[in-house]
Amino acid sequence: MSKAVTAALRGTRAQEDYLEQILTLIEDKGYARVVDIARNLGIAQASVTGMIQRMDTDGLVTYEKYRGVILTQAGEDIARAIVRRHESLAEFFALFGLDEKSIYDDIEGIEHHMSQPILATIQALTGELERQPALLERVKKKMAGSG
Amino acid sequence: MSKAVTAALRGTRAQEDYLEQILTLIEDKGYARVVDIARNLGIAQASVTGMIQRMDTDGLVTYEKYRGVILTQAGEDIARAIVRRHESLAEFFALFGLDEKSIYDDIEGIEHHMSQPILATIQALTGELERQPALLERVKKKMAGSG
DNA sequence: ATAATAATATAGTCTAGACTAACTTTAATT
DNA sequence: AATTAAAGTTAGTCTAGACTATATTATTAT
Repeated sequence: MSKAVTAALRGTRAQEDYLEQILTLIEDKGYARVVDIARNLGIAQASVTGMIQRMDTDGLVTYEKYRGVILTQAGEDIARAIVRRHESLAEFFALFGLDEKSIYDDIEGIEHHMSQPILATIQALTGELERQPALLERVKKKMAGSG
Repeated sequence: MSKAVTAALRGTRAQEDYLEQILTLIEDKGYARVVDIARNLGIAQASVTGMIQRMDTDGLVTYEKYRGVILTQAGEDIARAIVRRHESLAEFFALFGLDEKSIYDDIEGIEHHMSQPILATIQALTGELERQPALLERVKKKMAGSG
């Protein structure tokens, strides 16, 4: 019996974007600064400060003035779920030779709307298709015609 | 040379939901009333009136007080693009035996974030997988384990 | 240690998009 | 035709989430 890891926790769309970004920064550099979050999300620093304060209130991050942000367990759970969805999608669409540079942008937004059944389908299908190079080639050919 | 039918027109997320709903109502019953839009989207009538007025200003619908709403060409283009995306997704995930009743809800939201490459991939892949019953069966089995 | 710079925070404003309550218009019933 | 019910509108409020301008704190360089 696997534990119920998939808590049904969800932030707002915007909060999920922040959480995803914060987790990425922490894993990459060890900490998440307001200035980096702002740059990566393309919004103003002051907006980030405001949002972080709201997310602290909501129990998604722990925030201390001038001392940076860390994720609460709840926040980290959501962040990991989002990252997992984004990565699953990227891995899936990479099968079809989509431009590596643009895949991430093309997917952007979908990860916030992936139900568990959809995620499970994508993951299972990815595993199968990896063993079907001929099929993948045919799909790529078709796509060339509709691009 | 095919004409550039895929205009890059986009409304906001909320506007796309309204447009999708209005088009569906018009095709189903011949007209779109505020009360039906409100019920189907689960929001208050007054909110619908307000949004429709904004969408008239934005050139997405034509609105006359007390006389209902019709789509402009721009609005219809967006609506059809959204419906097409939603249907393509539904058709795709139906391949894997997901519960017909819940597919539509599971997909909800994704259609607003589907870039052209993603759409083309899904459509091409759907065509191929229809001819791969054995592969589809294997995917279904895998999913049973992760659901 | 102080001055300059970078990072962060606060205050106040704006827009989208929802709400409720109250009013008006249209449609249906008698 | 008058009344009632249903549909639609208006007015005013609220929240999320962005913005700019200004202030404060931390950090770096001298």
